[in-house]
Amino acid sequence: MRLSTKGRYSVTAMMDLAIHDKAGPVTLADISQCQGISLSYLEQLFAKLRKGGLVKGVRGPGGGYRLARPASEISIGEIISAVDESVDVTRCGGKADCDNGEACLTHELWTELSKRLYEFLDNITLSQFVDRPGIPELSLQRDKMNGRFILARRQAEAISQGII
Amino acid sequence: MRLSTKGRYSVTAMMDLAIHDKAGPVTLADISQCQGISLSYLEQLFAKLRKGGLVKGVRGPGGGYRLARPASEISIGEIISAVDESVDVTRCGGKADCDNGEACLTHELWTELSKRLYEFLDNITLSQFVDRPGIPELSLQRDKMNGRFILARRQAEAISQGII
DNA sequence: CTAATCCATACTAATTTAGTCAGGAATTAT
DNA sequence: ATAATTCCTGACTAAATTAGTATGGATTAG
Repeated sequence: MRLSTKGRYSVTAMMDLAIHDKAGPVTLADISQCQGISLSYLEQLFAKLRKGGLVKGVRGPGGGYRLARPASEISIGEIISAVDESVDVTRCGGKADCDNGEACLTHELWTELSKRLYEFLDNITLSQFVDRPGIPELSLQRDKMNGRFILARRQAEAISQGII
Repeated sequence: MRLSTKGRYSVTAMMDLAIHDKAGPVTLADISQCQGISLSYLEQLFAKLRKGGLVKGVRGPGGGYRLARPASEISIGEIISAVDESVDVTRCGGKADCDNGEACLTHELWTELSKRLYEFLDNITLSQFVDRPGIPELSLQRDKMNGRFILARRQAEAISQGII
């Protein structure tokens, strides 16, 4: 178990996708601007999320990223595993005889803690955060022009540019 | 919430202390050898653990480190907080207006997840890992020479050097 | 006194994180 | 068909963190 900024960026980005899922794909440019991360770095993270089967890309204008599955079927643990690839915990390489027979006792204990942590995170889904009162109203607004739902942030942009 | 190798080293080292607590102080040299971490790096980690009030050092020959409190009163969450000092999660510095009013919605959601994680880790104590069948027998052995408990690893060393 | 051990600080090397750049591929809108 | 938008890929660079080295001092048991 490991949890770095990489995991945090990914989880928050996935929350973003989940919140706006009904409104269509979210562009990385939007996430980049909203969260203050560079576009290219996000692309690297999303490459991993895509390989992990958590998101799917939609190319072309109006494209972006969407969740590959319903938010209720994506756990936080999965997201973190996808980007924060785990490393060898035991320095002895699993030989289990690293200290005169006392072995990697503490390594084993850590592995157990790690397992518990993953169990915990695997039981928390994206939908638990997103399907709360207040969230959808905040982030979705109906576009008066064409009757479709659009991203609130896009609408704000459009307004500031005098389009709407 | 952040969880790096620093946290893992510290937690496993603390488990080590907890296991051998009845046998007296554990030297960093022992932990260094057992876990394959450099002594100086351990010293840096233990400086933070000491400042965090989790361990106390015993100087001089026969010295080492002991838990500052009973293992049942030290949580994993505390240990990780002590060494993995948390960073600013929100890039906007808490201004909460980072994206045209949509705000740091996802940042807030992350903070909530982080809180849940800490709650989880704060409810896991060192003693839950150490006070299990098999552990004490493994790690403590009575010294035949002087009737005191000593570290198993020290005894093994002594045997290999022909002292016992 | 002497050896063991903690304690502190400064410095360096390795690794990871984050960002930049440059271009290509797919798709929609005109 | 062309242009614009967006995903997608890979190589490279800069900054931060992790891990280790080195040196010396403080404390205390024997």
